[in-house]
Amino acid sequence: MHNETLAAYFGFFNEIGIIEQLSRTLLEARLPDGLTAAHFGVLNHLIRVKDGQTPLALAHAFQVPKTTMTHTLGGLERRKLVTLSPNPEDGRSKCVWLTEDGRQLRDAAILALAPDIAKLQQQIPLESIIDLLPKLAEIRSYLDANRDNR
Amino acid sequence: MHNETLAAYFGFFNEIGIIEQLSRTLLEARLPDGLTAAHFGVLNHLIRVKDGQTPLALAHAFQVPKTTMTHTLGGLERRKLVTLSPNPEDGRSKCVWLTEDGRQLRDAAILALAPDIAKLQQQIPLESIIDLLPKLAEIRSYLDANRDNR
DNA sequence: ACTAAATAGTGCGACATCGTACTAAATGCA
DNA sequence: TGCATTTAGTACGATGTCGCACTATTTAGT
Repeated sequence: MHNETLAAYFGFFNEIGIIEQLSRTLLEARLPDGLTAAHFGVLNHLIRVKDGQTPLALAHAFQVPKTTMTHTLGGLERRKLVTLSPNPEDGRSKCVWLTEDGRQLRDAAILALAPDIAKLQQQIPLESIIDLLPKLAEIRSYLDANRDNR
Repeated sequence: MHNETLAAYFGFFNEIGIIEQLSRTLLEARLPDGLTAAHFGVLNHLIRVKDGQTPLALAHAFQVPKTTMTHTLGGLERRKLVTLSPNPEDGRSKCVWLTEDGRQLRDAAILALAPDIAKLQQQIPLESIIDLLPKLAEIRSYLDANRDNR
């Protein structure tokens, strides 16, 4: 294992970290209240995939510990952006449903971000993103498959 | 601005977020104590670039608020992994120096991670990483240049 | 030189993240 | 069926993140 090889992989994850940092900060600047990227992510996921999912399924989707998801859902519920109902198929479990407010807030956030994305697109064209996406997905998939369980 | 375009960019940042999450968790599992990725990142940076930098320079390097860097450096100093000295060129400022313990801890962490990287390399070859790096750097650079100041 | 503005760092408070330990429900197996 | 094990979710505590406000120092404009 050469030092330069190690350095390349470290450099890669370093770039990932900084991009995550910068994009999260930008997103949160466009969200109302004390809404965080985590809150937005859940709302967005419930719309893109489907709502009615369990908290644990959401924790897996975002690769966060379930205790973190409990906390995030608590914030969404307090703000009446989602509601939790008992899971009819499992008495230990729950289902997460979007409210009308939740859908509207997500749509508004996307609208608020559109100008930023449009500006970004002038510098980083869609094709570059399309090109990167499957490669990142592959890395994500590998890390996901090899993670210590949570 | 088409919906699919928006979705591609959102998907990109989503993958970034999950990779960041997974890689950070893996890194922290290889670190002793309550050392975090932030701590390791600073140690690594001080070695790769040079030590004696100011806290603000470090905050810029990692794109975190300076108040966050103060906190991270506090943890490193408590553990005697860095020392802070007054900046001879600016009475408001300080210089961050690695200790011998700090260097050793960083080297040990990299050693502990090498097997993980080697395994990753079997699935994601070095060439893929080399290919991705400049593209990510470009996106990072754009976001950096267009961020609201901190 | 003098004063206003900018800058480096920190204290503090609000909130997020996440590991541990717990409860209740479901599952498996003898 | 009965009991041990596994699983979904939560309470709690330790620590991390970060915005705001503050102090000390430097820089800039006159």
